[in-house]
Amino acid sequence: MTKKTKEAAAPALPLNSILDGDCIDIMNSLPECSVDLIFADPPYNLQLKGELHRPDNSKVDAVDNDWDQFESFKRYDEFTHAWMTAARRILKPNGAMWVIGSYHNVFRMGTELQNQGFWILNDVIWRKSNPMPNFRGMRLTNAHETMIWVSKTEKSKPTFNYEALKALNEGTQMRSDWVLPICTGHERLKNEAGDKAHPTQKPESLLHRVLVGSTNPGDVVLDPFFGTGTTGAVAKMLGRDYIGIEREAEYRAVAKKRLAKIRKFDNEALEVSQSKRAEPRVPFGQVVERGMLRPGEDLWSVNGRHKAKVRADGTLIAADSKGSIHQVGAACENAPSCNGWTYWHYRRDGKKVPIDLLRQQIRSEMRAN
Amino acid sequence: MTKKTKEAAAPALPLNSILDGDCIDIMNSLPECSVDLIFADPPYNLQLKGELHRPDNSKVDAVDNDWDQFESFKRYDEFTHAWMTAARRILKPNGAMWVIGSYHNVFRMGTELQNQGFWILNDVIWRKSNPMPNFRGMRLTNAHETMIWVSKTEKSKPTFNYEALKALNEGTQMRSDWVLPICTGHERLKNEAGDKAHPTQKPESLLHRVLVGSTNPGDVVLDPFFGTGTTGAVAKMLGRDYIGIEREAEYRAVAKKRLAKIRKFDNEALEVSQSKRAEPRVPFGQVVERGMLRPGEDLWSVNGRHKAKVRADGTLIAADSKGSIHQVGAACENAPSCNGWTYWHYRRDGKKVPIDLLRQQIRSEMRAN
DNA sequence: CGTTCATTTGAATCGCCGT
DNA sequence: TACGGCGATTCAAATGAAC
Repeated sequence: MTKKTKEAAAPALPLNSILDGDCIDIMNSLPECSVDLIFADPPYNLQLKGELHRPDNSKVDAVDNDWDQFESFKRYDEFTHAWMTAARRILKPNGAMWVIGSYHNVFRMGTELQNQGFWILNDVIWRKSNPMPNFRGMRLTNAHETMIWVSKTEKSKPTFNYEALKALNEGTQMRSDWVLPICTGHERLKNEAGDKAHPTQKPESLLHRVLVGSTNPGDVVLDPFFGTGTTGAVAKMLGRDYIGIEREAEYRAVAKKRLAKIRKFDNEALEVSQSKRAEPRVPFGQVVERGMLRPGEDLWSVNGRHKAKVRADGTLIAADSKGSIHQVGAACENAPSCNGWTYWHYRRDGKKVPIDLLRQQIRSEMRAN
Repeated sequence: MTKKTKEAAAPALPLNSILDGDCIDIMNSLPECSVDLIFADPPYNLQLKGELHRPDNSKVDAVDNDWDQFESFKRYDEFTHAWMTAARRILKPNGAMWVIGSYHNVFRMGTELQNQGFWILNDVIWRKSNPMPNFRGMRLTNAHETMIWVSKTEKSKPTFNYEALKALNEGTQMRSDWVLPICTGHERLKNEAGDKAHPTQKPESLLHRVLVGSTNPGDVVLDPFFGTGTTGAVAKMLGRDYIGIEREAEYRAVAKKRLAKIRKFDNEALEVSQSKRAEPRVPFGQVVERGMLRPGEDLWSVNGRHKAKVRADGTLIAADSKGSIHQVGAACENAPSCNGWTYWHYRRDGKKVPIDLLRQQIRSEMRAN
């Protein structure tokens, strides 16, 4: 199905399919450490109150319902604990998870995430541009939902496409509050009666931002509460593999039909802006070795206040310091650190040119090979 | 001090004063069911490691106070349980409480509130208009804090001044996300050395909205983590009675001095929360996220001479350049700058349409609220 | 006195790699 | 695993000096 080779002899994942059943059982049947990202939109209205029994079958005091509350929360916490435990097992060591909820359940989810050792990366507010108003005027308009983005452990190195999200935000750093419209119009799936197919269908724009920001093409994205398959739809468009789990046949049918129509964007469109951190490292010594700068040549600081001389081994010597381009730059500025590549300049034709230009030349030569 | 007659023979409350000591002990010494509103801004339990420097090498003045240090989540939960229990006892049956926090602590607070039988009315997002950025580009900008607004019980009938908040919001229903600036400038209190008197002083505009919305004149407002007394200052301006509890002598001194200067019904203070409405900036990435243009789709320049392809992160790729709609437009025209919104066009029904039309659609959706 | 520009600052879980 | 070197990384708002 995919051309990717799986590590070791792990059982093959059921990629790009919708699995029928309880998500806890299904996740427990999948190989551990095999999934890159989980997006989870669990139910919060479990309607557990009808099933409640006190151990001694005594009647619940109608005046003080605290006990009732507690029992209901306890059931919900058990459910949350169970599915998060199953989810955590199948996540790769550097895997990450997003959960979404409202004030009814999100605090309990956040607490359980922390208790299990997930590491919170950000909480993100989906600020709805067109929320349902509060008709009775009894409360504030509930105009947002909360997402919690976690990595499997504190030590994990989850995918974060910083530059791509920055580009999505027209050049400024993406914030933790996202203004996006709710799912309406053509995007909102209808059943045969013409009613909405699912009560809480999420907009594709929300998943687009999540997946562009925290996955790469070819990653495996699992959604344990698949519903009508928004996660799968956006994953497919973006060239990620998806696994959906959904126990309601009606939702599975809608999702299957939806996904069959989705086409992947072409590869060029899927490339996103890369961080400089992904570029190969170039030692400054190479600049000297290649004769782009000559030993003995002077470099000037970006502000023009400091001067240093290039030595044959690729180190610099200034009035009060010697060492790497970074060390001497930091010493000149009396700063804790310094990027020597952008700090130091050389002169050509009377102009000051950053030495970073030379590094870019070397890198483009490296790419040509 | 006040003309209100207290019910029954309850001991008099220490109104409009700052109490010295641990808030749990002090609250336990106050009469039960005597306070209308509690605003609580407890330590967030930030878990900061080393120092952090900005790209310009200046050092970030972080919250490193002893009062924010906890050994473990367990210890923090014990602390939270204790102060919330004490707070609940002194609340009137129809009383309410606001707590504020970040992702470090807010989930644990929300869980404890629910466990104790508090009833969540709304969670409210304070969207900071000028947050501190993420300097290392490792995460999303942490641009918000979360407040949880609860009543003492599910049966409580807490004060909610719907019309007043609607008026504050230019005539439309107040939403659960509040855009307000952080506390800076003259409002930010300084100590004698000229440094900030408290690391986490809240803006008066935030408390103004809280107190206008959920208290009436003459109500008793208690703040167990008083700090430099923003809650007391706004309560006094608005004609509410305050009780502050603060165990740090330095903060008490600053608050006392501050409160002495406050006058009730200061019109200038009432204007604080009025926000000016500017044309919102719309990143081109939102057009892509919302599916108004699809990754891979072609755009044409206004003169028809250049073509570019849309990528998933909202950047364009043309024959010789890639980047934002503005950058690629400028490159195509070999111009220093270019307004991509009017330069680039897409095709619909054989006609060329400027992408600015899509931006106008998004803006009109945003205005609709 | 108004405009412009440089400087400062804010609740922050803020790196990766090789030795 | 602790340490040190490389080298990547910031936005909005307010202040205050300069013009």
